[in-house]
Parts: sequence; structure tokens; C-alpha cells
Amino acid sequence: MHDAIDTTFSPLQNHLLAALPEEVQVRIFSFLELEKLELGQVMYEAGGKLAYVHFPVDAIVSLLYVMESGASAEISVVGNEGLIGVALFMGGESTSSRAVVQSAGHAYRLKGSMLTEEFNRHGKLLELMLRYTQSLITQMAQTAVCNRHHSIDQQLCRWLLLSLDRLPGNHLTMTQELIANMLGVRREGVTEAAGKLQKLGVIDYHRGHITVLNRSKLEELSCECYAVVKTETDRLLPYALPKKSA
Amino acid sequence: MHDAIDTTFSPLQNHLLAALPEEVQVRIFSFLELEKLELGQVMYEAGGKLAYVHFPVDAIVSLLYVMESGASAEISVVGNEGLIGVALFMGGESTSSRAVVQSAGHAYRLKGSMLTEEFNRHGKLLELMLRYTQSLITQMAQTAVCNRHHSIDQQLCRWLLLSLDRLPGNHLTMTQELIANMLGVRREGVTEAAGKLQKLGVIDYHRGHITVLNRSKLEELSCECYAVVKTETDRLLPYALPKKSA
DNA sequence: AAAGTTCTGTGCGCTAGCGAACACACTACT
DNA sequence: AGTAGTGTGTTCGCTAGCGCACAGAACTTT
Repeated sequence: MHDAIDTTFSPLQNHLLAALPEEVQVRIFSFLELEKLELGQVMYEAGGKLAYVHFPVDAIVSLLYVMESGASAEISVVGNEGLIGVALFMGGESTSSRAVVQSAGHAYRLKGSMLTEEFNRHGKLLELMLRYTQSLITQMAQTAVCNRHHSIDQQLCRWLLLSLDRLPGNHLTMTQELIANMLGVRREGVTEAAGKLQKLGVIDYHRGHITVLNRSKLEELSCECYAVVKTETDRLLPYALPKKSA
Repeated sequence: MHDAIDTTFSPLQNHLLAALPEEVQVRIFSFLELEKLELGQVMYEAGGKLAYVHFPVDAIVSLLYVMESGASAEISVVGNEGLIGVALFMGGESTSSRAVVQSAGHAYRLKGSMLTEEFNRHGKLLELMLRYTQSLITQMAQTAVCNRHHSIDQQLCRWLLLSLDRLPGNHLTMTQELIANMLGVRREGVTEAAGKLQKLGVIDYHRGHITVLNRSKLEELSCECYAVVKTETDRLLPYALPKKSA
């Protein structure tokens, strides 16, 4: 923000990579490749084989399920707290979800073969991956329930909070159309819900730019789902506590 | 059904246990304890610590998420193709879901400590567990999407099929009230949907007893979600192919 | 400055599913 | 046979969200 260092990336900006024991970092980091993630970029398609796992540092990626009709719904969000491509170490190689970049940025990627090699050498990496996977599972499950029982208004709040936690600052770049796709609802529904939040002074919304003005109010208006996911994630991955580095 | 052997259980009736290499079976089987699962029994509560993993042989267990309001939704079903308690080896020890016996029967349980001990000894067990977990993830994700986009009628079909696959025969014992809880909808909604299926001659329904008369028709009426989950599960766990032993 | 494109706001009518209330089974127990 | 209990069917008004259609507003391109 105020100096050049902010534009330089380090694997340590990803919480999972940062949480590894140093000896593992030493072995792995040299194999990491920095990559740019463009908005809307499809990182993998449903059914496609995965060759890499990706560790975002300042990007957000959505895991989307797309139906035959074309209707879709986001089942989870991944930022610098996690990784893309669990299927690779779960043994399935591919998933039936699609991963789309929701917020442009960067990530480090690691060849799948490197990963499994490291698994065999030392259990710590695997252990961490599994813990993360469990938190992902929690998010998916909560999403399922939320889809069933909560209003668009509540879900929008939840979604904003989840996204916010994965971004620096209180601003996100996102059209209502895109949010609608994520939530699996109509764009008009989002317009309405966002309008209410705008009127309440909770957010400021202008052509694809959202600024959250009152975060605590947002948490209040959100359904419980956000808190459930957050709490469980913090429990499973306690190292990820500092939202932003001072 | 026609001889006494059917009342005797074997760990091999669980597909995961059956798929293990013989040397692992030899080590593990002596530690398995047969247990009876009563209808409605809560196997673990959200947040509770898990001490055992359970491998059903002729029971079905639902993973339920319960909201503050008390409203609930099933996020996945587990039968003899899987296990209860992934959190134990994922490292989290507890989950935020509740596991409820949906169809009474039996399971073998294994102490968590035994499991991790075996993990360290040989990777095959872990590998299998992970594959299964991935198929579970698929089911959860698909459920989330299904909740968002499909009608109660379609979801009921999907649910019947998923349950049927985990049971011998074409009959299940289940009240509409319970199904409603699973699907996270009103009981009346289920009454209506089931009424339609009844009228079409697809199922026969009487006070908690459902007999599926026309399975292919049921698949036809179901949303794509059943097929997606089934296909993916078969891909990930191909050993589980024979639905029933001859 | 003009034209085109992309986002956002509104206003319909329509339907699935909800909540509540109640009537009628069928089963079980005494 | 009588009574209680537990499942199931039906009705009725209500609301959230849908699909569609269109208008304006804000950027982009030429």
C-alpha cells in the first residue's frame, strides 16, 4: 500500500504454506510457480484432470457446481487460507465442480507429483491438507443448508463476509450478475437485497464495486451460516488467525 | 432371507472394509466390534468428540445439519458403501454435523486410535478413506445445488434412489415426516410429492412403508443429481459395484 | 460528442413452497 | 369395543423468489 514490497509475492502469504514446518517449506518452495489469476478464469472444469494444486495469495476462487440447465451454485470459496485442487491428493484426480476465479490475483502452484512425493516423505503436509479439506467440507455442508432455509438477503450477507475475509481491505469488485451466479439466484434478487443493504448504510455499491461500510451490522444481518463456518475453520486451522498482516 | 446365514454379519459386507488388501484386513478385523444401530439413534452430535469410526453393514445413517431454528437438512447419506466419522482421520476430531440412523441395522466400529496406527503402518487404508471422503464431498456439493434448484418432487426421487442403493430389496421404512426432515421441507410437501408418485404407480406407500415398484421410472423423474452422485461414486470407488451379493 | 456496451433499478404476473388448522385414516393397546 | 396415538391427506391464504420486459445510468470505444 505504501511501499514496493506489497507488490512482491511470497508463498508465505498463503496460510497453508505458511503453516508448514520449515523443513517442508525448504523442500517445497523451490518447486512453486507463481501464476496470475484473471477474473473469470476457469482453473479447472468439471471432470477435467488436475495436474497442479494452487495456493492463492491474493485471489479468490469459487468452486461452482453447474447443472445441466446451466444453472449454477457456488459450493465454496477459496482464498489465501486454502488451496484449489483437493481432488488431487484425495485420490480422485478430478472433481465434478468447476473452479472459477472470482477475484483476480495471484497464486502459487505445485505439481501434483511433487505433492504426493512429499506426502510419502513426511506426514505433516498431508495432515494439514486434510484439516483444510475438512473445513472445506464444513463450508459445503453449511452452504447446502443455507440454500434450503435462508433468504437471499441473509445469504448475500454471508457471502459478502466470506469474501471479505479473503481479501485485504473492505472493498470487492463484483457485479450483481456474478453474485447471483454464485448464490444460484436471479440477478434481480441480488439487486433488491443489495439495495436494502445500501439503504441501511451497510455497503456502498456502484457498478461492480462494493465497499463494506459497517461490517458488524453485516454480521448481524447475516444468517448463522457465516459464523458457523468461520468458527469451525478457525478451530481446524488456528494458524490462519491474523486476517491481515499488520 | 431364506437361510440362517443372512442373520450373521461379516465386516466384508461393508464395501470399504472389503476393498482393503488382505494383510490390512488381517490386522484390523480382530479389533472391529459389531454394534446395533437403532432407528433414530444419534451416533454423534455436532461438536462432540469422536472415538470410533463406524462401518455400516445393513444400516443407513444420515448426516444432518441442524440450524439454530431447529430446521435441518440432510447433507449426505451413508450406507454399507461408506463409513461414519471421516472427521476422525481428517484430523478435526469433531464435525458440525449430526449423524442419525435413518434405517436400523448393524455396523462395525473401530477405535480411532487403531485407525491412525494403521495409517502409519501402511498407506492403503488412508488412501481408501480419502477416496471415500471425496465421494462424500461430491454428494454434499450436489445436495447444496439440488436444494437450490430442484423441486421437492425431483428431490424426493433422488432421495429414494440414494436410500434404495444402500438397502437390500426395494422397500424402505420411513415416514413422510422423517423424509421431510431429511430434505429440509414441510411434511405436506412430501405428502404431495409422494402422492404423485403413488398415483403414477412408481411407489406404493403405506404408513411408513415405501415399496418402489418402478425404479427406472423413478430415475427418470429424478433430477440429474442422483446420476451425478452415483456416477462419481462409482468412479471413485469402483470396487463397490455389486449392489447386492447374489 | 455519439454510439455502443455493461451494469443496475423497477414493475409486472406467476408459482412453489410455507404455515397453520383440521379431518380422516390405520394401528395398538387396554 | 373403546380409546389414544400416530401417520396421511387436504384446504387456504400468504410470501419469496422466478421469468420477463424494459428503462435509465454509467462507463468504453470510436
